[in-house]
Amino acid sequence: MTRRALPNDGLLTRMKAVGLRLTGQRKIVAELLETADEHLDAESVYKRAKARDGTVHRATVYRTLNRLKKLGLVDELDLMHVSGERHYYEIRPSTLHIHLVCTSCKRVDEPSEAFWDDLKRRVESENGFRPEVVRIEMAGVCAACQRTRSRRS
Amino acid sequence: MTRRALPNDGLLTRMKAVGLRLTGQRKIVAELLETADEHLDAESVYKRAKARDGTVHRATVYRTLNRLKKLGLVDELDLMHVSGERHYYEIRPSTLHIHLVCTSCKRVDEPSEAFWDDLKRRVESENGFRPEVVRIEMAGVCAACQRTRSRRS
DNA sequence: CTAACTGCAAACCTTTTGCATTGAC
DNA sequence: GTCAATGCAAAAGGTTTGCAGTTAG
Repeated sequence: MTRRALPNDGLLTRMKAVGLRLTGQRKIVAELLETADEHLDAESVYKRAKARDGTVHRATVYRTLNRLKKLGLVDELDLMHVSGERHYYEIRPSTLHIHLVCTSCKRVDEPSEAFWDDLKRRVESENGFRPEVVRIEMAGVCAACQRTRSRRS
Repeated sequence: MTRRALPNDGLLTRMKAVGLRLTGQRKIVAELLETADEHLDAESVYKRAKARDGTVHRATVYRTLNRLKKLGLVDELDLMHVSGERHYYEIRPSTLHIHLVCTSCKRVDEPSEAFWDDLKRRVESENGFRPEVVRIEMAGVCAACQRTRSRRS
């Protein structure tokens, strides 16, 4: 469930840019999403936010996440339900999400986006489809777990 | 929301193969999934099943779908929540799901799997990741809607 | 015959909503 | 000052579960 940190250019700034009021609660949620060391579901965001400011209400967190999602600043992922039915929220770094979810250690890796160009060209020419948001999720076995397994056998 | 029909080699047979009891209710659910003209969420499966046999209970449908999901015979998709928060169930044709979801007409297209080979080779060599189940979802504008839009403007 | 499965109803968990109050701009 | 956002509590979904009765193998 751990994830690599992603470079990010100010969610708060973008929130302000689209006209959202920067309340204390929203600042907390935004910072949590920006600095998260793993993918967070709504409940986790709520718990962490509440730990910082006891008055933050669950409904506010849900409303904020929905707001951000509708504005396209954040995306909702399910990571193929590899570890439960929860939905996770992630700042939209671009319009592309690529996740490699290890079914063994539950680690989530986000590989380079290099191969995306090929794929895009292909979908556009072969299917006439113009992709806007793309999600690629693969469940499988990561390099580390493959080594562990072969060592064991 | 419409989808192309996919060739399929007997969900019931595979259910039997893994040792599931073929009850009347499960036969109905299996046939619904096999012949569905669109992606079905749990509630839709339930409603359709109930229409065929009034005694089918919602809990049974949920249990069956979960069972099939855990056995890997069926996959759960959210189609990027383009048309709601529902989760859809689809027979696993292989281990690969590619969906192009049109944000305009909500149509879901399933393109050829040709480009998957490149992607797979890449993830394996560059990330050392061995993919087992793959889901590629793209939200965007389909060819037809692009034409409609340009005609309008 | 027996373990697996079902129907039923209640519980559970997550998310949303109406309303009065608060606070950002 | 005004309108958006919040807290609260209640409702609304959607899904799961314990139990007693039924049925496929």
